[in-house]
Amino acid sequence: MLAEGKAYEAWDSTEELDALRKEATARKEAFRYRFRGTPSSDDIARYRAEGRQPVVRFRTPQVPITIQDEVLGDATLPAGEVDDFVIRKKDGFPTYHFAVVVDDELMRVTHVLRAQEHFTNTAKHMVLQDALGFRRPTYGHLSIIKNPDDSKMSKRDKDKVLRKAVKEKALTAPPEGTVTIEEWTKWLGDDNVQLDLEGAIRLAEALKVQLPEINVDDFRRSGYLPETICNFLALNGWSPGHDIEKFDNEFLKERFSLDRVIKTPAKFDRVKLLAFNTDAINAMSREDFLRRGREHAAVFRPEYLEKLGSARFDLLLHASHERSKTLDDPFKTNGFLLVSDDALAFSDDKNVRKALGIGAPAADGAKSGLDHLRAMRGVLAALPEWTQPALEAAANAYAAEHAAGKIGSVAQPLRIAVSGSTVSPPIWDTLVLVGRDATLARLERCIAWASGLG
RNA sequence: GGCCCCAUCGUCUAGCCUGGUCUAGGACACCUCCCUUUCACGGAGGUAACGAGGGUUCGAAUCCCUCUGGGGUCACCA
Repeated sequence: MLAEGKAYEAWDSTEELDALRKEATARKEAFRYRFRGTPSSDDIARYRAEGRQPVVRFRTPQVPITIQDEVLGDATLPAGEVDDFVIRKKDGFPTYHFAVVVDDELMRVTHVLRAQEHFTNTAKHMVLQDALGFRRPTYGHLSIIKNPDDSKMSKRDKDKVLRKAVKEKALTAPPEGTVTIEEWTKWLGDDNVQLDLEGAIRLAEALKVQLPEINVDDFRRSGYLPETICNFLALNGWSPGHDIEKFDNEFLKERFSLDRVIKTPAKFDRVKLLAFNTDAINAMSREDFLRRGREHAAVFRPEYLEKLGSARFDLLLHASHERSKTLDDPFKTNGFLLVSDDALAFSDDKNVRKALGIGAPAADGAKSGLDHLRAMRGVLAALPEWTQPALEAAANAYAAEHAAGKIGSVAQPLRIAVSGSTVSPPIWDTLVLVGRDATLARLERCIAWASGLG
């Protein structure tokens, strides 16, 4: 291109370029580099002596350039809008613009779908393709995806959340066992520095903050189904029309077309994603849920497989299926299964107090939840077998006699005793999951704990 | 600031090209009620949008203009 006069060497120093830019700004114009004449051989010799290296700039034709785009439609840039940009840097390396055009040609690339921020770059790539006699791929510029607060969704968002938490808690040193002092200092000193994933996760746990899922793997870790992610992502910026919004990859493959891609940036709605994931999980067969729950746990929750053993692990999955919104929910919400009986913490909140009858005396003659708990010790200990039907039958019989048939007033205190809170899978499944010995041990501890409450 | 692009419920969007069938449809969220041994699910209903102003037309969310608002880009970064 140099030989053909399509490009030329330019010797301008950084200082000279800065000065030119400043001048343009002062005149309220955008700076556009133009051919500034060929230096004399004396000048070149002097530059060489100074140790200056030239860049190679492309001599951009001074004509209007029409960018053809399958998404945004054609757009014409006025002549002179694209300047004589650098295609080879001082160090001899090609710039991105030059490299990508050559690469696309060599790779026989047919479609270039990229973010909208590349739109004006495309003009540069097109004039280069013309100059080099290359084919032109089909271009499509997709809108960016934004956060609900209108900021651009980016992998930096994780660090943003952590920095905010650190600042709020006014921490001066990294919490024990999260990141090293060196990492910590470097990270806090420069907003462009990102923590590695493992460190970020440890720090998030220590700070008790939720990291936003950004990378595909983050969503997988959180228990989102790959097919749901594809479905949902496709819907941010595209739609098949006819009010269809649930579809699989096969459908996407057949129906996707660039002319239905939306031009406006979409906000990423995690709540709707969760709803989609919930629907997909509810639609799964018990067998599929079991299989995929096992796969998920093998990678992200191995401790549950180890602690529960396969039979009880499968029961946990079955018992959690219909209330799960993600593949991770059976584990995320049932941590009480992992802790030792001695370490189980009882939650002292309104619902717990109400269920146990703490602070509010029961109506005349009625027993409190705590009373039921005391009575259930004997009932449960005497059970010949520890199965859901046996447990339910025993509890029903007890409730009929002592709780006016209201099974809930017996079940709820039991739930608190074994899980520490008012939320768990169905109670009889939960008791089987916890096991007889642990249930009885937890019952004792809960009674002791609740008896001490005012 | 120059240039380019965009604009429908809180959010994702259908409709716009080929004006009337749009008193603008769906989904998520939200509100109300129902179901329920927790949580969740589920069921029934409801609130909610064409950014503003001018045209063109018998008729405009749909076509044109202006304004306003938003985004992108102006590197020897990719």
